[in-house]
Formats: sequence, structure tokens, C-alpha cells
Amino acid sequence: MDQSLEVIELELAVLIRRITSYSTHKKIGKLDRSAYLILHQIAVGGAAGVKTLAGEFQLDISTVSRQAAALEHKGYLYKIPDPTDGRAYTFQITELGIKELNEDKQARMKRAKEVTKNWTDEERETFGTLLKKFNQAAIDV
Amino acid sequence: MDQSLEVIELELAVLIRRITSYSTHKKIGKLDRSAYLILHQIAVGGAAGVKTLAGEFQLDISTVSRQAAALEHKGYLYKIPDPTDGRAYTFQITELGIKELNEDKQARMKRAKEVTKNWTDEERETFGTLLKKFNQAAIDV
DNA sequence: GAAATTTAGTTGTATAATACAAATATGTAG
DNA sequence: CTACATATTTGTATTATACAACTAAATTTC
Repeated sequence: MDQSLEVIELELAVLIRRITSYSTHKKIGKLDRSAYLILHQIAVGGAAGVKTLAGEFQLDISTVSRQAAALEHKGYLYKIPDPTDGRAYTFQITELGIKELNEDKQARMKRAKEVTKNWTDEERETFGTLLKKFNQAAIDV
Repeated sequence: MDQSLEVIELELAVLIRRITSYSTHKKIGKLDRSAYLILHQIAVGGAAGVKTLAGEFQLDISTVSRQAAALEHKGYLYKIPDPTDGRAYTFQITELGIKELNEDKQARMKRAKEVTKNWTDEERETFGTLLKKFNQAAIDV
């Protein structure tokens, strides 16, 4: 088992390096990773406030506040005042936001497709499943 | 296949978020990811200059130069002048560097172990293999 | 072989993502 | 009503990074 753990920890470090390197050089679509995840989360989970989003991404509220404001500015999100709490807002995704999210998703899938072009379908399937499982488990570690 | 690619691209984005978040909050050992990868590379692949290292990590030479200088300052690396080229140096790892690298590796493995504590040995094995395969393929994408 | 060009590395500067702290405005409890 | 708590925004500092300018040494060109 230690053998596998050794591979996993090293390759995770390498993966982060590879992907962050890639994303600084060749921008994927118009969205950076944070923007992509925020739009995805809202598209899937519905309107949410910065506090909720920050919790989900384990980011500081101030960071998400700026990111959401930027997305609002670009017309991908709009603010809905909470009718029961004058301090609170939720962000909802716009049509343009959905369009951009989908374009970006296609670009990201394309990249994943290129990288895994010599893989079997089963390998891709398994990789996705294990990544998801890892992420799920990594929430509270 | 699109289904798998969709999972992969999303979970990759989430993974980066999780891990970078983790590493800003709970520092693993004394080494950040760059430092860890540089020490690992030199420990495994032998002494190397900043240009070589920068190529391997797809980072700018100036970035690696600073990182290597920091590691030298901490006593984890030392500089060896290239006898055939007065401009060039290679960095070699010190005993202290090896010690620190191993401690860090243990800490990283421990974290990977925690995250995958409910996995089967086979899943860990497969995950490591596919991560490695993905990284290998991602070099030239 | 001197001048021009290239190369290895360092240092200066700018940018972007982030956290933490302070500020604002609204809500809730005593 | 006053004090405290909460949701969000804004100010400031840090860090990792890239790009550009620089230094010194090597190589090429004439």
C-alpha cells in the first residue's frame, strides 16, 4: 500500500504543477478555474451567496466576493437581494453565464480528451470515478 | 466517453481547488509544492541547473532560480560550478535536504492515506497508475 | 583574434490570487 | 435601546509567477 501512496502523493504534486502551468500559459476559454467552479456550482446547485460559495470551495469570503463581483461585472451572474435579510444576496447565473460555462466546459473536455487520447474508455471512466471519490473524501481532511 | 471526460474535467478543477486550499491552510511539512518537486527531482535525477529544472516543471527560469536559491539558503541544496562552463551551476541535494524531503514525503503520504482510508488497495493502485499516466501524457498538451 | 551574438543565471518589476483585517450595514438578543 | 452578531465589501499584505533587463561567460563570425 505504501508503494501506491507514494505514487499518489508524488503524482498529485506533479499534476498540480502541470495543470497550473498549463492554465497560466494557454488560458482555457475566458474563465479561470475559480470562475468556472463558481458558475458550475450555481448552474447546478442554484443561486447562492458568497458565504455559501466560500464554504464550498474552502476559500475566504473576501476572495469569493471579488470573484463573484467580477463575474457579475462580466454579465455572467446577477445579484438577487435576499427578501428576508437586507444584508444578504444570492448570485444567479445569467443566460450569458450559462453559455460561457458551456463553452468553457467543452474546451476543458477537449483538453482532457487530448491528454487521454490513447486511453481505453474504461480507463477514462475509472479515472473520473476515482478523482471524484478522492475529492469527496478530501473535503474533510 | 463524453460522460467520462465531463467528470474528469470537472473533478480535475475541483481537485486543484481542494489541494491548493489545503496547502495554504495546513502547510505540509516545511516544503511547498515547488520546493518539494525540486528536491525530489534532484534526489532522483541527480544534480541539475535551473534551466533544466525549469524545463521539467514548465516554469520560468527566473522562478526556479529564486526557488533554488531559497532552498540553498535553507541548506537543502548546494551549488556546484560547472567545470566546463563558467556561467553554469548545478544544484545538488544536501543530507539535510534528503532528510527534509523524506519527512515531507511521509507527511504527504499520510495525507493521501487518510483521504483514501476507505479505498481498496486496488483502487489506490489504479488511481496512482492513472494519475501518473495522465501526467505523462499532459507534458505535451 | 576582436566584435557580435548567444546562453546560463540572477535581479528588477508587474500581475494575479489569495488571506486577514477593517469597515459598513443589517439583523437579533438582552 | 443598546450591545452583539452576521453578510458582504473594501483595504492591505503576501506569494507565486512571468517577463524584461542585466551580468558574465561561451560561441560564432568576419
